[in-house]
Amino acid sequence: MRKKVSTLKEIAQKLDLSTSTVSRALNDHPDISTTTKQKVQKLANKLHYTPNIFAQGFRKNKTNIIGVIVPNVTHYFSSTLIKGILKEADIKGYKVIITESNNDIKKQSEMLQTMAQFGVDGILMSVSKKTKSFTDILDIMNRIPLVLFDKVSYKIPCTQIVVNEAEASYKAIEHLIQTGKKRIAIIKENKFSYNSERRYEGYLKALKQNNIEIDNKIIVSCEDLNLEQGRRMTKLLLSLKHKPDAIFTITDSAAIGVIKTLKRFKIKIPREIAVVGFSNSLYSTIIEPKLTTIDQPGEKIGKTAVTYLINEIENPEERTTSKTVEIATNLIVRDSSLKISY
Amino acid sequence: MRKKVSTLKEIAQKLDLSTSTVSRALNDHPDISTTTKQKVQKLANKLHYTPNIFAQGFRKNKTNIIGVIVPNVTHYFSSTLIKGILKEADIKGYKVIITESNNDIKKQSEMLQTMAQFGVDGILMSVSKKTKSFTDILDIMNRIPLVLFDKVSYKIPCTQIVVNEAEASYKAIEHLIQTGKKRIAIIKENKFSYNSERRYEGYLKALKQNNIEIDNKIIVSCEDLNLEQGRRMTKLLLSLKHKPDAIFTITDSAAIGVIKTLKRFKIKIPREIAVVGFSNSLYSTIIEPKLTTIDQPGEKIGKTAVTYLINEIENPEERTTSKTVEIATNLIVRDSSLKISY
DNA sequence: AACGTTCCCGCAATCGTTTGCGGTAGAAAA
DNA sequence: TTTTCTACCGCAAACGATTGCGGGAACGTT
Repeated sequence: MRKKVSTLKEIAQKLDLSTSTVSRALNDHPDISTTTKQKVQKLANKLHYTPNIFAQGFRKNKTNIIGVIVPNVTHYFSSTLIKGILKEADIKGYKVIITESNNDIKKQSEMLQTMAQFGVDGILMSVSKKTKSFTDILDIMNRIPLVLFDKVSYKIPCTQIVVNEAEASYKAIEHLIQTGKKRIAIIKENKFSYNSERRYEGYLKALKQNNIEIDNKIIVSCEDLNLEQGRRMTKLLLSLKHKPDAIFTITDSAAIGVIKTLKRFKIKIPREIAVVGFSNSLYSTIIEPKLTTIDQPGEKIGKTAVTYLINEIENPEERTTSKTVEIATNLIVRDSSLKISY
Repeated sequence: MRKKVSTLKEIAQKLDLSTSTVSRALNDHPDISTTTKQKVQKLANKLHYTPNIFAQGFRKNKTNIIGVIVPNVTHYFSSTLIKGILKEADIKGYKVIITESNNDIKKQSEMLQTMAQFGVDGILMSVSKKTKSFTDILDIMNRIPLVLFDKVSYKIPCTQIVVNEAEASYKAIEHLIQTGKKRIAIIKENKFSYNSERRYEGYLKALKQNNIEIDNKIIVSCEDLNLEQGRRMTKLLLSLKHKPDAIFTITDSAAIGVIKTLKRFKIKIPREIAVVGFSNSLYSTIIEPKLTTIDQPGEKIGKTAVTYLINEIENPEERTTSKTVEIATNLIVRDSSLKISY
């Protein structure tokens, strides 16, 4: 069994001190003399003493656990976020409990509940894009520090860590325009997806600033974009009389579908139609031609989110001011779009 | 703050009962009358009572947390394992704490320590292939139930959940032979990698059973196989006078490197050289030609591991018998290998 | 010598829950 | 009526660490 661990009492007895003294000695309390501290430290090391985390948490009402809720751990981007979270949390001495919401709002609010009930010190969440009611989230927020990342919502007044989506897609479209493309299609999700909408914003802005007409025929949307949907949307775009000369998808996996379909129809990439994705996923260098896409620094986002969350946990006065932190992205030009020629 | 939660004492006071009675009522203890139980239940629901997990854990020395240690969460296969773990743990009422070892044995043993000190009820681990000393693992094992999965070691006497690696690669090689290939190369890792060795076993067995000569020139190894190494190894194999007509890699990502290199050298896949990978990673359908590979059901492995672990946690007598559970794999034939012609 | 300080340290309560043991009321048996 | 037996329930200790408070010893100050 687990009863091999030593307790404060044991140390106290062996040293003929009280448990309080031992506790204070270990916590470097000023009331304790240096000699006593040293003696206690020494014996504690020898006995491999480690404080019982439950007694501690129980007493201090602190668990040093942060809860993380993501839609799906198998998405590459999610996993890079998690990597960053784990790394930073480890450094700061926190443990991480991870759960999946699977984009199911019922599950999501359930997870929120159990996390709270479990007593995590703070919650890091990527909100499901289907979330329509925020009451439960707001409720939790009153009790536990919450930081949103990646998929956020302006309806929740807490600190949010995001990439500058609009700017990122603005850069992507700018790039396409600079390479001479004039009829740029976008494949996006419907308006309930926060990220999709912001990326769409950037698209619109870039076109407007370059005096390019916005044509709704080459703006296609669907729910839950994926490779298959990418394929379908591409066929739709190819059936147009006036075809696009570039396709921007708000997702890498959709972009893969686009490329595969274009290749099947023997359309030259990027000369006839250029393709740009979003995410810099693992696929992007596997597919041929290699995909031009936007790199979202997942690890950095995760790390930043943890930093802000722990800050709010440890400094409750910080909790009132909710900020939005934007992480910069990079456009990575590969073979699916033209190079700029001077 | 968090002080909104109600306690046993509160309920007891409002109902003019003792906390013990309330506790027993909530735990469905036979000593308590049905009417009392109902009253308690009702009020508990009304007050949104949830037991303080720390007081509980403190008292019962049980946390309902299982610790998971994997080398790298961003590997697709790892993330599917995690998905399975999360799902099953959630069903069984356990929380999951995840950490990465990054294939660093120091980190790994550190993680093991903090998990133990943290008081997890059990540990699920995929051991780093560099692990040479097992003393710390064995030490932990005496205190906490441990189940190994994916990357295991026969030097640790605990239950292990693996795919039948040897059989899987045997199937792969058999398939290649049946499609007429006679000179089959293998790209593997060095002998410190448990998985690699077992896959190599299957390779050897298949060749022997089909009376095919084993040629060490087309058996190439390296440490930490990846896409780049796949490329390098392929060039090495192509430089041979007597080239292989099929390449089996023990990793999908290496297989991608192989395919990319073969394409660069204008070698027809699968006619001149067929390629088979291992893992059924996400890449396998992105690359062209699509990769023939072995599907490892990650979610199922994760789920199974959790099941066995919780069984050992809740039934200490089970802990003595250590079993090896093998999960079946499937060969998925795609375009990088020939179809069998009858 | 009497008093005030400072430095260390111990006592005991506390956190919320569980559980062994003992106790009481009421019913049933004598 | 007395005794025995259930069926229910409460008392209090326990888990391990933390902390307010109080106190003794040693020293310095008048």
